[in-house]
Amino acid sequence: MASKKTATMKDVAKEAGVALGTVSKMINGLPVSEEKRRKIEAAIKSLNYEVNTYAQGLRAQKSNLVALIIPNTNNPFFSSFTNQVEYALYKRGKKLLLCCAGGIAQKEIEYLNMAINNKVDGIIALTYSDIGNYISQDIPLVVFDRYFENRDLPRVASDNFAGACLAVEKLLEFGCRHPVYIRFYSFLPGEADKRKDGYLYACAKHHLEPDFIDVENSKNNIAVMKDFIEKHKNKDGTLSFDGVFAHTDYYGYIFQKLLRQEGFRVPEDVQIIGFDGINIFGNADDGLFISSICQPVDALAEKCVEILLSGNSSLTPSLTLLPVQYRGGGTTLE
Amino acid sequence: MASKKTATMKDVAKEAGVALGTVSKMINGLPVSEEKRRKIEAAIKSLNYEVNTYAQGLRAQKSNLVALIIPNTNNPFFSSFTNQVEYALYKRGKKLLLCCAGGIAQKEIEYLNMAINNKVDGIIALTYSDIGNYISQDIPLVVFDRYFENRDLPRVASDNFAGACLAVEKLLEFGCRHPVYIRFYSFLPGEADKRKDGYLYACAKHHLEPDFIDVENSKNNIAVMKDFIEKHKNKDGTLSFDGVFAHTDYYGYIFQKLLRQEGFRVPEDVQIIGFDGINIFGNADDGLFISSICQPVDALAEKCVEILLSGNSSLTPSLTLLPVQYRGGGTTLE
DNA sequence: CTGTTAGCGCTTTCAC
DNA sequence: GTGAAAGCGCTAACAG
Repeated sequence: MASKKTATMKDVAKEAGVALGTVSKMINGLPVSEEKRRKIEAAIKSLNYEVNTYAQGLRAQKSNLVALIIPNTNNPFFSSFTNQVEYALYKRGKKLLLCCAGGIAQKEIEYLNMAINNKVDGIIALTYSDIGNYISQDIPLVVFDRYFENRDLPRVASDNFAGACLAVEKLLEFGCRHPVYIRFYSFLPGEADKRKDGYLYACAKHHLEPDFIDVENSKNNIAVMKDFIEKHKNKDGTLSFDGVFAHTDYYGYIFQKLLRQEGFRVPEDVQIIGFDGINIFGNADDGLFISSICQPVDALAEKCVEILLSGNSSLTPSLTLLPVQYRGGGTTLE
Repeated sequence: MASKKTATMKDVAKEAGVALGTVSKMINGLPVSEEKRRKIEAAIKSLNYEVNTYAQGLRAQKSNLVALIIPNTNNPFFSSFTNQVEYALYKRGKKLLLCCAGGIAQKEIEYLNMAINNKVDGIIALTYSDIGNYISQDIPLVVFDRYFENRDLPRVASDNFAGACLAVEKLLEFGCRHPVYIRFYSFLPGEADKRKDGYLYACAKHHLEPDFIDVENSKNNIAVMKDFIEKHKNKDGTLSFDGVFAHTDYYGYIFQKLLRQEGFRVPEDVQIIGFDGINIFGNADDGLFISSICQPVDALAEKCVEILLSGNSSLTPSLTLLPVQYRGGGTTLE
């Protein structure tokens, strides 16, 4: 049962028979005699004391909060990343201020200012707008999966290029002869753009003719995909491609549905590899929705937090790429 | 560009040529002469001033933070709920402290204490442990989807009973003769338990023999489902049931996969309705993974926040049930 | 209406 | 090592 009134450090000091400052020191890991330490610990326990974040923050001009600015938590990749960030912070005694900016520039900047004014210890940003100009020098910030030209902020991302190559090579390994690539891009340059570069590179390396959908994300995505399928039908009704590397699991899943609607079999007629590694209903035990190049979400989150809180900015790498991994999910023959 | 050093209220007062207290009053919406208001506003703008949350929180013993204690954000229902809570708070100028407790009792209580000690304005809790005993009288708390015997905390949930009835009736409407129910329950009593009650009630009403899986959630769920299918095979290889009301979309989706693996067609041979209304990859435009009784996630979140912040506890309903809705998602014939 | 002032709970000098 | 004391920036109570 939580006590009626929260105990203050003063109460602890009185209970332990020491000075206020001594309690503060012990809590902050400064040297205190063994005897007083025991008394203070006992007092803390008996009073169920916890430091008041506001007083601490006011005094020290900092908090134990870290803001995560992200478009939303509906997208399963974002929500999984959020979950892992929360955990990485929890392990370090920090709390997560979740900011869903919906990809709206004005809201992203609003949250950014809010975070700065709330004296958060740091900000992890996965934004759609170029926030480079809006951050103040002295607040730690890590950018996930994006890059901005006008500012060199530390960035963390998956190795998208290598992942794309891996996708193509897996498709070839599983018997595909004509792997195509599909994506619907947004206007902002991000690390994920390198998935296309990787696809093109792998095609060149294996002497394949690249073929892809690469149009701007819109309400017409489905129509574009249907059209693509239609245009790739041979005279005998088969398809002129037999493998798909989808920019994300999402598009891979949608594309799979369209193919099946058209009577094609996945993976027998067409094999599909997506990117992200989205688990079925977020449940790691049940495998993936589709075969995928999986991003190491836990490692990515951990790395973001680690870099953010490391403090030593001179040792901070400007770009950290983490390795991805192929996992089968029923849309490939292996 | 954020300024180097944050201005304080004192700076604003000096700049505007008024007293500190006057600035405070204006900011807090208390009456101030039009003339000074203008001066203060100008000073605020020119100094790019924003109130310091910590000082404010320290003094007022409250913050603009609301804690959401939830098992995780991996589960798409939780992540969608989180997203909507964030939005509902944003609209009210509050910030979200996200606490993923993983369904671990000790962690839930830890977060609860943390939230209380951080003087959050309120707590929205979707917990697995009985937190009724651990909360102090004076902190607003709303329980989502759960109930605890020892304490009457305000609760918000979907109308699970009506939803279950609706599911059965939709299955009948679409031509099913033998709808079964499947769930894997956890140990804690929650509002969702009423889905089974609703199923049983609907069966009785329509003179159907109830038939279901209702075992504790475990690693053997798949085996249990496979076994259920096996036991319901007729001599001629058809199944003795033709409709499934799944306790959640998740189990409905898994069950569908198993049925298809066994060569049964969904929805032609067996129709499936889940519960929750999970959108494909969280994207509202692309429909559902399976046909479902959809929970009104936005209204649920909005209601939780509204009740939490309403303040007037004497007018707070002890239970608020929100209506659900059927939506087709390809696993039914309509 | 406005100015003055006493703390909120904590960290951090500074003497001892 | 330890204690005393000065604020961090703000709100609220009070006197004008």
